[in-house]
Amino acid sequence: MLNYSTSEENYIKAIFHLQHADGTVTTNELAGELRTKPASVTDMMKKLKIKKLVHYEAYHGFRLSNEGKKLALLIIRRHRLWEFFLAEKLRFSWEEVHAVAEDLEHVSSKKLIDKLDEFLGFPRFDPHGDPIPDSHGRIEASKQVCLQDLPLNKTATVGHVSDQSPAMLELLSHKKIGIGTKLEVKRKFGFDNSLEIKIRQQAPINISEQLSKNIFVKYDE
Amino acid sequence: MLNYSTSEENYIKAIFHLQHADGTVTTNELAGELRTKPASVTDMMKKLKIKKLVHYEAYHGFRLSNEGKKLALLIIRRHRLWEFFLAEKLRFSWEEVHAVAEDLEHVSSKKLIDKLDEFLGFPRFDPHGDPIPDSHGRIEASKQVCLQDLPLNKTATVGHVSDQSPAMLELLSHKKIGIGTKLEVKRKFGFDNSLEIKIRQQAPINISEQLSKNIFVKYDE
DNA sequence: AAATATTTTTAGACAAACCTAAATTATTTT
DNA sequence: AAAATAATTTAGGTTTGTCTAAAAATATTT
Ligand SMILES: [Mn+2]
Ligand SMILES: [Mn+2]
Ligand SMILES: [Mn+2]
Ligand SMILES: [Mn+2]
Repeated sequence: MLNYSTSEENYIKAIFHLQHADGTVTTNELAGELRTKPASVTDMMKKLKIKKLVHYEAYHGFRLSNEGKKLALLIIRRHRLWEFFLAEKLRFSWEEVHAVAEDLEHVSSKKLIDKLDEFLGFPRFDPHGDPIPDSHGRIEASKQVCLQDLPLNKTATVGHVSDQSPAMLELLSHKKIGIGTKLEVKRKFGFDNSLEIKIRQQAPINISEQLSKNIFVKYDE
Repeated sequence: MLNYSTSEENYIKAIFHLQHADGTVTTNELAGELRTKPASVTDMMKKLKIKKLVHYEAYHGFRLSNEGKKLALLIIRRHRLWEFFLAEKLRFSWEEVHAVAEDLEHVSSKKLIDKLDEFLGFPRFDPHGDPIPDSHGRIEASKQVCLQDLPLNKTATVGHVSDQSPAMLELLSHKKIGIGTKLEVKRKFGFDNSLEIKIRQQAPINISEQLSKNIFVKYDE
């Protein structure tokens, strides 16, 4: 695996995370994620296409190539191992680890990361509960959780719906919820166990207990 | 302390190390050390002067300001703490630690470094025997080692002679060895524990066991 | 004290990564 | 199917850090 710049790595990682929701990622989505401007994203996509890390056709979004996916998993491996190190060994708190790992993840020595992994005892989840890819880039499916059990204000992605009847699917499509939809539970009403959820920038909507029990989500990064 | 780029930090650190030899550092020296070109050094010195990290007058060399010295010691602190971590915790070998620390030293979180220091038990020397500055930038004189114990081909500077009798000093001056002499041990003969040493560009000379046991040197960076 | 050699700086260029503003393409509304 | 809107790309510019080649300053010889 060749060496990539910090910027290239941040783009690749961001595409990987966004891809989990949609299939292909758009210029504006990525610009938003990276707090950069759409024009900068276009510039970078041209470069990453030449380097064969993404598939990209002008005006039609992009997705990672196999090579790109491998790189993304490597960067995520580094990031999460450092997060584990910071929390476990240096006693950083839960919320502090991310910012520092954002820098450490770009130190690219393969040996460093593999030895760190060993030193830490081959941990399988980072301090946020996200799975850590192994040295071959293999990653466990992150635990799916029923929407009823998702903590408030934690963004998650719909990964599975257990009831797939037409009635259920009709309701889901009416509420614009599907596999890959990113959402957040804002409130939980004890009276009927209904949830107020927020999808992207849209206004909050309500979900009944029956519906929420059939929706399974996985935590986002 | 503000944040500086990786490049700026590498320049500052290199000036600090070169300064130990001469008082002021020249454009060509620094370009050689950093494997860059003299024109690039001039460009950077103008910038570092504006940022008040160096004193610099065109055509007359440069040296670190107090602010620059503080920054250099901070970078060296990071570098050596990471070297210690790599050797001690990740079981990297002696020679491998430097290259990786060269990258890790630029991750600038103050908390990261202070917590790392604590985790490592506040080590005072890195794996090469060089002293580690404390969190206030204070640094001990570097560890002195008997010439007999100096590894082969490691440049070092004579720092102390334990026997100071006239006979000893006569022999030393004949061999042109004094405090500050830079040398390297090229061979060690098991038969009589005599050493073949090299001083600068001169032809190698021989030193008896008795003499070498009274010469103490400190490693060069 | 000139002449010569060496060192250093300047001038001008380039790649990476970003930006703003304008042009283009795609999507949605009417 | 136009028109209006939104998304995306292009054009052109900036900053950082590098380079080569030429000019200027300093140091060394003669
Ligand atoms: Mn990052
Ligand atoms: Mn995490
Ligand atoms: Mn470095
Ligand atoms: Mn060292």
